[in-house]
Amino acid sequence: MLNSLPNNKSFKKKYPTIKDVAESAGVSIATVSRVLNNSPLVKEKNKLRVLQAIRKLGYKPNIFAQKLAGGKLEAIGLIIPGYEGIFYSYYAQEIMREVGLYLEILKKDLFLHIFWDKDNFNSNYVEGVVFADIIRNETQLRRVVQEGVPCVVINKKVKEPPVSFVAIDNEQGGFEATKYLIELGHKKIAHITGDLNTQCAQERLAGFRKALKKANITLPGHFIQEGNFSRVQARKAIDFLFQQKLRPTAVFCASDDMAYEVVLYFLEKKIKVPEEVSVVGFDNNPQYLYGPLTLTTIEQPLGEMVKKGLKILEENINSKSKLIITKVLPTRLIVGDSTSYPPSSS
Amino acid sequence: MLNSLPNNKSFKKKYPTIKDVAESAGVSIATVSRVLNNSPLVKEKNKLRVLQAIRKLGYKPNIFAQKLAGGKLEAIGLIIPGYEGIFYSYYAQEIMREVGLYLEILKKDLFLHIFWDKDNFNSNYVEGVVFADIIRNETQLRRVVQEGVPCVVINKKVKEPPVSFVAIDNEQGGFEATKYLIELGHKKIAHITGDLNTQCAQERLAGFRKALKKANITLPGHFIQEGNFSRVQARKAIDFLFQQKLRPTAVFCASDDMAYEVVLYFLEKKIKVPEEVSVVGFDNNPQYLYGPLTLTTIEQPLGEMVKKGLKILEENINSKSKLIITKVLPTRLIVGDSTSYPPSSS
DNA sequence: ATGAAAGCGCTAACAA
DNA sequence: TTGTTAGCGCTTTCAT
Repeated sequence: MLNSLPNNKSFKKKYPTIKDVAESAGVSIATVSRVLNNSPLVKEKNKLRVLQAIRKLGYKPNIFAQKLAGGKLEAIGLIIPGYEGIFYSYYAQEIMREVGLYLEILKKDLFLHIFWDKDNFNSNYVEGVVFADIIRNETQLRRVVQEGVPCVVINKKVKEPPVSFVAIDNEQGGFEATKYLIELGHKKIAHITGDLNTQCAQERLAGFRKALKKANITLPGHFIQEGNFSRVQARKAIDFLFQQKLRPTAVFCASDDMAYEVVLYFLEKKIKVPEEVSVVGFDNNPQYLYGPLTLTTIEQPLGEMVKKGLKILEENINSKSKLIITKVLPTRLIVGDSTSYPPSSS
Repeated sequence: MLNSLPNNKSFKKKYPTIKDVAESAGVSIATVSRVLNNSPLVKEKNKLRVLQAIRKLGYKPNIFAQKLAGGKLEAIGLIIPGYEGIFYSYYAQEIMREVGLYLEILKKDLFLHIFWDKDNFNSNYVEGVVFADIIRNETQLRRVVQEGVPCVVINKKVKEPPVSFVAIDNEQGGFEATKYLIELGHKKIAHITGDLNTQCAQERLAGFRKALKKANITLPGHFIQEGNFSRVQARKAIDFLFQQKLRPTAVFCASDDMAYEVVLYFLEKKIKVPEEVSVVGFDNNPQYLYGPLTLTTIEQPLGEMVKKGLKILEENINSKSKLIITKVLPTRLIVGDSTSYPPSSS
């Protein structure tokens, strides 16, 4: 990334332009430009003179003029929902961090658009756009796609408009988690869902149901509690659940945050985990990998998702192809201390 | 003849330009430019036609042309450390969100630069820069200041180079927290610090010491444990602390995250909070405002800090003044359920 | 190997 | 009020 000096009005001092360099070196601006762009056509002697003039004048190319004249952009846009439940989640933080990290390697700049409701993202700044999930901004996605800006969606399987995406097999994750509990012998399994506006929460719920159905287990309706990924909601849900007559012996939560809150609840109520009740989360959030009790959870490869997504975007940008690539990454069960057989009395 | 096809341009995505808008609206490009820049000189009727044409064509101004022609940018840069302990913290998340929210109001775009170690932020894209703290990137700050780009530092009192900042009186916060514990009657007070590379952690520690000194309390060295704002470290610290013979009756932690972890630790060890030991945090993190036990903590006005910082930046940009403004915001003690008198046996 | 010159899309005099 | 036009600094033909 070349650095140049700002062309602000506030900036009084006059900075040398390519013309000054040309004059000083006794060549034309075209030759200077060639030197700047590493053209092999410049005679070694002239090249040296130009380089000397550049150093002498402290010349820095004006990046805006470069871009205007056809140079490439070096920035990627990341559009992420600003809604509290999502923005503060481990998922969102990890996505931002990974994108930032990877772009650092690619030597590109990151243009972050935190999305509330207005569709005012200016795609002129960027060569390509990464959408972190699509929630209440289908219009925005459609517009960017329609503008012909290369883009890729992360964490959502999008059918319309046609667009590349990299997502995670959340249904499989939900299925595996539930299946594991069933195999341990649990028959009374509750589920605290994520925000059902999100596709991943819906899919995790679907996986939960599928596993139960396959095992021919029917559950009372209140065993499915709607959460929103947040701990507050998880606490409400688990509290309600354990005030009913019929209590589950296992709880599958759609996020580790919620699972952890549930574990805390049990700790407070002196309900033993996993002896009396098993808990499974989702995320493999590193925050819960230590301490006296590690969560049984579902690992979802967020970093890989970001890297794959950016790779697709890169190819799209470089080849100028409009090829649509979609990937669904598998999840993996991680067994921790929060699950075991159901109490024998059950 | 295929060989002579213009290479790049023919494949380049073609955006509508100001010229297309002008034609479509039946006015000159100057009039379109005036509309774009909110000039009051345009007749209402023409303004509407232009706006309509813009919408119809999906026109977005080319920022590079704008900038080259001496126009205004509508974006600011946010530079934030990518180091895990800091990036994932409530502090960093809140800063990002608040900046995003406020810029949405100002109708500006956000360039996010997640900082690891290399100094490659390109200030050309932005009108101004917000630094979220300065940790291992003094060089970067110095460069941006020297380039004459308006900037403001958040959450750190910077002496060199001369630059505007808005920070928080962390020493006062640490002092208040400790003083409160002392007033409750505690004499054996431990402190788990934040990452001592950060100024705020240093200041909170200084405040802690000051309060003790003022009350003529001397403590064993191991009562100050170095943490790094993370829960992992907090657990290690509190575990070590409570394996010693001499135990504190109160613990002041440099963040709510750490304080919460400490509370959990006590919960697990069946040590009653606040009956047997009091805990004070720092942040007033909304995550810990519910549940069976609310934390006593120090509120730091992060949102206000961001707003004030951006306001200073705005003024700097608009007035083109180089005035340096510094602000230190006060903290406030929030009393929750995690503190009370020390046990009488003490 | 080099230079002249035509844009790139926009802003802001200056004219009308 | 509006339009015309001269740059902004650079890249890239095209001619030499």
